[in-house]
Amino acid sequence: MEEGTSTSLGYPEGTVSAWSDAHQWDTREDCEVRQILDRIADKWSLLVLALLAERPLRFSELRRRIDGVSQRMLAVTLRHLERDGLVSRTVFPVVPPRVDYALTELGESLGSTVQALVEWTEGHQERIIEARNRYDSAKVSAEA
Amino acid sequence: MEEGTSTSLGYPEGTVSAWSDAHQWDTREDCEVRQILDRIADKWSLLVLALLAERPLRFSELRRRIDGVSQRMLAVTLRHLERDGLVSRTVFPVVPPRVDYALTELGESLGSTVQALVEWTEGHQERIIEARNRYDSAKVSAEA
DNA sequence: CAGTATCCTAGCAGATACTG
DNA sequence: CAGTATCTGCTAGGATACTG
Repeated sequence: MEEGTSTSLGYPEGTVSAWSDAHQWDTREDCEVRQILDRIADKWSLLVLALLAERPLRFSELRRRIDGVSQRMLAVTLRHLERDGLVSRTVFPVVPPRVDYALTELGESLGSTVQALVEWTEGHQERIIEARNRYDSAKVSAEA
Repeated sequence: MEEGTSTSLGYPEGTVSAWSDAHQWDTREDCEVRQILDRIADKWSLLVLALLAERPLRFSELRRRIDGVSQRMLAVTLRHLERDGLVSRTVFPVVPPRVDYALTELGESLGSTVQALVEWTEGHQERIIEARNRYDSAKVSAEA
């Protein structure tokens, strides 16, 4: 996609070692990481993953739980997660139709991390809001 | 921002219990969560946080490490993280100017989770790519 | 070096309507 | 119920230029 801006070619090979030391995300391999990260951390994916980490849910349940998500975006998000092998889609041949979504094994291995992230956010929202207020009032008085 | 779409007023209060049972994100309080989540999980924040979790870095170092980020977006991202109280900004009155960014205490409490997320992505990218290929070729043969 | 200011556009995402 | 299709606006974010 965006290739390196400046020194995209000719890396000092060997910089790709896992998470060991100083990290660089400008190697080709890590471009994948950025792209995947963008996908699982997009507007709705985290929420969907966190919910499915609890238990399987059907489309309408997910929609009800994640208020504000449009039918389209939930469908799109689920299709992405399914494509990435994180979520499985099970269609029950009944009428009215019923479709269950659940985490795959791969998805489960992500589930706890995502839940941790969501839990962190829940547990620290107060402090973040405080920080914002501090920052904003500092800005205002600085500009005045 | 987007307020509840349908039933934004008149919640059955008491639905806000932490992470206990079945979760709902359509309560007012949890709207905050969504908003905060969107911010820390946006295109560049996760990467910045993960890098700063290792050690403090200056602007140009961050920019070099996160290839593909524009000067503008790195600045914007850092301003957001600073506003949220996750990152501290230290200006050294030297010439040429030098500015260090580091995680605050609050940021540190998030750091390990974010690193876990990034590590997970690094460790599972192969499997995701495989899953995508499977999905795509299944789609193609289904349409053919 | 470490930013801000401005301009501009690709594509994300909402609304709406239709289908198996 | 569980979607897909289409249209469209809005804004995130890239490119560029300028400053302390």
